[in-house]
Amino acid sequence: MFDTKIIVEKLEAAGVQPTAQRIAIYHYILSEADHPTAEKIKDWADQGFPKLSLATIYNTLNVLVEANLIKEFKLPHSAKVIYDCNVSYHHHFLDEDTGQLIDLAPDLVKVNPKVKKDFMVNDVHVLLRGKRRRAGR
Amino acid sequence: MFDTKIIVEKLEAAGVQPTAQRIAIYHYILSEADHPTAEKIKDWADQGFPKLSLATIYNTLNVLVEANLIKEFKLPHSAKVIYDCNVSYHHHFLDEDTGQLIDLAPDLVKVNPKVKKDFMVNDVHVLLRGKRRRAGR
DNA sequence: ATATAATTTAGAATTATTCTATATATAGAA
DNA sequence: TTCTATATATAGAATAATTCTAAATTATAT
Repeated sequence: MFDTKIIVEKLEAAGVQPTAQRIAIYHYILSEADHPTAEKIKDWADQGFPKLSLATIYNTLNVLVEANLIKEFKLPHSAKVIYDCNVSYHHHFLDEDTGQLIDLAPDLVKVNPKVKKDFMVNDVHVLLRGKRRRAGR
Repeated sequence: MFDTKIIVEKLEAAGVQPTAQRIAIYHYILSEADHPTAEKIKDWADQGFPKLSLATIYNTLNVLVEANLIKEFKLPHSAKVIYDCNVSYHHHFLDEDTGQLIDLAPDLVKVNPKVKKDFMVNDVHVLLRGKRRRAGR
């Protein structure tokens, strides 16, 4: 889906030196991974990208966050930081059956304008939890 | 505001044995503390309730959460768990200037019913971040 | 009173992440 | 190129928040 050239361009456009490790990690986050943790990235690296150290994974994730190429956040159910390649404004649904995190469009949630009189709101994040409706349930 | 008798009744009604440590901690959370962390409770204990161990603080907090007397959650900006004596459904505003967390009434946020067709939503939590409007700013 | 169960405690263990110091790779100048 | 400066990668130590363990204390029910 993304070839290396595109990844390199995105990194460079964001002012990040495109090293082999960064290209591999960012490519993984953009194409394969779904809201990964550092641990999940380490597991993947241990398969296809040997000798990529855990320290480098953390360094790279922090570099990508600084460069606004990914976002990081924590959820109430876990101690781990979660990374998201979707850097635009959106919300999340946590599937309690699978632990999967699903992006929700920003307009699915409305913040009452009353709040805005008392507070200058810079960011809104909504976390829904529940179960997914599926056929045959 | 809350005398010991009330605290004991609340603990017992929730099926929690009202030990001296639990009474002290729950009383602190209900009356003085504002969205405290375990660390903040430890600091308070070191003043007025000596020889209350950190392990007991964590044990007690977990017992109170299990008993639905308090709620716990994590926020994106900190690794620490935050405890809330307000167990009814509500949202939060994080004051980026002071780090203070302010409760928001549940009706300040509306979840679009479209979401509910695809998902069975059990819980909604909204975190706003920003600055408080104040006179003279 | 005594036995049983629950709670408290200090300190060790755990988990996720960051830090430190060294090694390696890269970029730009000569 | 080759040299030099700077950036990046790495292993392992350090840190921070929390949980676990095993022993000591306290409470409850016989």
